[in-house]
Order: sequence, then structure tokens, then C-alpha cells
Amino acid sequence: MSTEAQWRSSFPGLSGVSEEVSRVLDRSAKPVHLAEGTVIFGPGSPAQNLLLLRFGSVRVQQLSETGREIVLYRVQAGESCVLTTACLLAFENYSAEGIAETDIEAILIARDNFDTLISISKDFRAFVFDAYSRRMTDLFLVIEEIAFKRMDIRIAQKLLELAETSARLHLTHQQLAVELGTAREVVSRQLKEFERRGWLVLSRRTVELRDRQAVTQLAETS
Amino acid sequence: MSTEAQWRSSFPGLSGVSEEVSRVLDRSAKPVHLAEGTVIFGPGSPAQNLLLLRFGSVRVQQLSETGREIVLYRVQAGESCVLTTACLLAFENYSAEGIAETDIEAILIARDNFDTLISISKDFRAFVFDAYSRRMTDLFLVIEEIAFKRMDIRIAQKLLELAETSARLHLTHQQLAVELGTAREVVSRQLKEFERRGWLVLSRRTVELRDRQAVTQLAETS
DNA sequence: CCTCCAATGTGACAAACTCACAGACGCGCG
DNA sequence: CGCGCGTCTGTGAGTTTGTCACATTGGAGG
Repeated sequence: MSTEAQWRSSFPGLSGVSEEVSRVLDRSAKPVHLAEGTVIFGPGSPAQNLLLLRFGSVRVQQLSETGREIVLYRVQAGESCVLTTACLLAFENYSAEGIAETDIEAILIARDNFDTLISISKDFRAFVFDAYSRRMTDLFLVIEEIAFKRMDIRIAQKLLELAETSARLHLTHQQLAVELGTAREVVSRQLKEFERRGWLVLSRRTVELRDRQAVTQLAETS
Repeated sequence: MSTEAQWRSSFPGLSGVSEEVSRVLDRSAKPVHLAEGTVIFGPGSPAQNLLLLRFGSVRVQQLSETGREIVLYRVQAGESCVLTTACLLAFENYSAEGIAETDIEAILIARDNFDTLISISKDFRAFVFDAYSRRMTDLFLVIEEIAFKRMDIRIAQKLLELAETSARLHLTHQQLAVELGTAREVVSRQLKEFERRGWLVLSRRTVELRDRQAVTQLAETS
């Protein structure tokens, strides 16, 4: 057990691996720190490593030619950014990019080592395929939402999701629009309407929930 | 080389595997035939096998509570339906379903054998991860289209895609709407507009392209 | 205190979706 | 043959969402 092996404690999915696998993991792992805002992968900079995220979060979003954007999913601490390895190496003309949303601390595992690990460790395979599942279902969810759900409901849901800990959100309407893949004006108007109804109070860069009940009720409208 | 090994010739991605892998593949493979319209997997019937498609095609689509649908992607002959194995076993509350679009002939590989193959064969791993990549990029594309592209352009593109071989398409407006994840009326109106412009001729269950040039030009509008 | 810029507000219009219903077509059956 | 019926298509009206253009505001920094 080398001292570097500690990093593995951040990944519940990798806790039960054998001695041999441990050694390969430790040998392969390259710890890195990246500053908030770093573009981890994107058009023109395909990633060459599997990324295991220890701390922080990575936002993966899609850009359109017309300048609109949409958040596809987030990778949180303890998860891996599997697309990096499998997808992005295979197809370079994708249009999604991964951005460090906070300062992050991560472990890089080079492609060859990734392959070795997949081959020798059932636990590692489970870890990777589980990550794939999450991303796929995230994407299914995004498609369902943008294709079928009403905007006011989606905004309500997103507000509740973001306001879990505090009723006071610090973000711009534009940021909210990107989360939902819509236009800023749509968000502004809807928020204003919510404010008229007394559900929240708006000020520059902040949304303050006042009637969580009402917002929840709208969010749960099928 | 057993006589059953022939099936593997349908899968270019599996052509170069070793003797040992061949044996495992042959031992694991269960050939099946399914009739057009069969629901291969879906809410309530999670699949238990990796499915390798020899002939035919599988349509994977998402249903909404409100009754609207959207086609996510298709699995064609020579490809595998990887979601079946990795995703759908992990998360049961997804809402996508896979339907045999034609009579199909496929090879099933049970979960344990799938795991064995992944572990022993680099080629098999490449085959599987390539399949994942394709699906991911398909999904990215769908999201980009529904979130950012104009409907008339999308309809034009879809018509061209479907009319590659023949200018005469045999489908209903409703089917076209599902392809695009929109409402039937939207498709009907747009097609009618195209007909007014002389780009095509409509009749019951058929769309006949008359001015491919004009349709192409619209389709290529950014 | 003033300037400037990002952020927000809003009107007008276009595109897309929904709802409701009217026709039209084609198939099967008496 | 003609009739009935279910599917498919056409269309108006109203709502929601997206686009464009521009006005206004708040606050950070000179």
C-alpha cells in the first residue's frame, strides 16, 4: 500500500479492488489540479485520458452555431468523465465541451492503462460501465425535457434543484437559460411572472425563493 | 472453427479476434429471430443480454407522458445494442424502448459472457466502446437538433435522408413527426408549404420529392 | 459622482405546439 | 356497387416559446 494510494478513497466504486489492480491504478494515476474555468476537453482539444474527479465539478455543455448553449450533464466528485476516453477519441467532430466549474483535483489515467484496468478488474469494469449508464440516462432525461416539457415547469424545477440548500440563488438569467437550453428572454419573462405571483424576488444576479410551496406545485405539474 | 462461427462475418468489428476469443464468442452466442414490431427492451422489460444485430434494424425511441415520441437512434446490421447491457440493467426507470423495425436476426450474449469477452479481448473492447461512442454522439446530435434547429430545416434534412434511394417515400406525417420529436400538425403544415412551393407532391401515406435541389438548399441553411 | 458595461425589461413579431374538428381516402363488407 | 368506418390529412384559433431590437438599470471602478 503506497502512500499515494490514498486518492482512491475518493471513489467508492473503486474501493474493493484487488492488490494487483491497486498497483496498476497507483502506477497509472497522475494527479492534476485545474483552475476553475479550464476547458478540459472540447472541439479541437480531444482529451487523451480517463479523468477521475476527486474534488470539484465538471460541466459538459453543447454549443450551437447560433450561439445558444445547453448544459448536458455534470461530473461530480467521485465520478469519472468516461466520454473523454471512449467517445472523444473515436469521434472528433463532436461539439460538446467540458469545463471545470470549480477548481478541481483529478486523477488522469492514460489510455493504455485504462485498457489494462478494464481487462484485469471486474470492479473497474463495473465502475466504468456504471459511469456510462449515468451519462446515457442523463442525456435521455435532457432530451425528454427539451422535447416535451413546458418551459415554466422546467424553470421551476431547476430553481428548486439549485435552491436545495439556500433560498437565495446567485446566478444570472443567462446562466439559467444555458442550464435549460433556452433563450435568456424566456427565462427573464418567466421569472418576472413568478415574481408578480409573489413566488420569488428578483434582483441583479439573484433569485430569492419566497414561496417554495407554489414553485414546487408548478414543478410537479405533469 | 465450428460451423456456427459464420455469424461473426456479419460484424466487421469482430473479424480479427483470436482463437480463444472466437471460442468464447461461439460458445456464448445465442442466435435469435424476432418479428417486426417486437419490443426488444423497454420500461418493464429490461434486457438481459448484449444484442448483436445481424440483419434488420432496431429503432430506439423515447416516450413522453403526453403521448409524444421521438426517435433517439437506430441500431443497424453489424452493430450492437450496447445500452441493453450496461445502461438498462443499471437504471430501470428510463423511458426509452427498442423496437424491431423489421424482422431481425441477432446474436445474444449473456451478461457474464459479455464480461468475460471484455476482459480477454482487446478487439471486443474496441468494438463495444466504439458502439458506445456512436450512441453518445447520436444523442448529442439529437439534442443539438431539437434544441437549436428550425423545424422546416430538420424536416427537409429528414426527407433527404429517407429519400436517398427513391424519391417516393411511403410514410405518414405522424411517423415523420416521431422521427423529429414534434407534433403531427407541424409536419403536415410544413409539408403542405413545401408542396405549394412545388418541392414535392403529397398523397395519402406518400411524399414524392420533385425538386431535390430546393429541398437540399433549405436543408443546408445553417 | 460619473461612466460604462453587464444584466435585465419589454414590445413586436415569427415559429412551434396544442386543441378541436372537418374532410378525404381507402378498405372491407353487405 | 355503395356504404360505413377508421386512419390520415388539412386547417383555424389560441398559447407558448424563440428572435430581434432596443430601452433601462445597477453597480463597479475610475
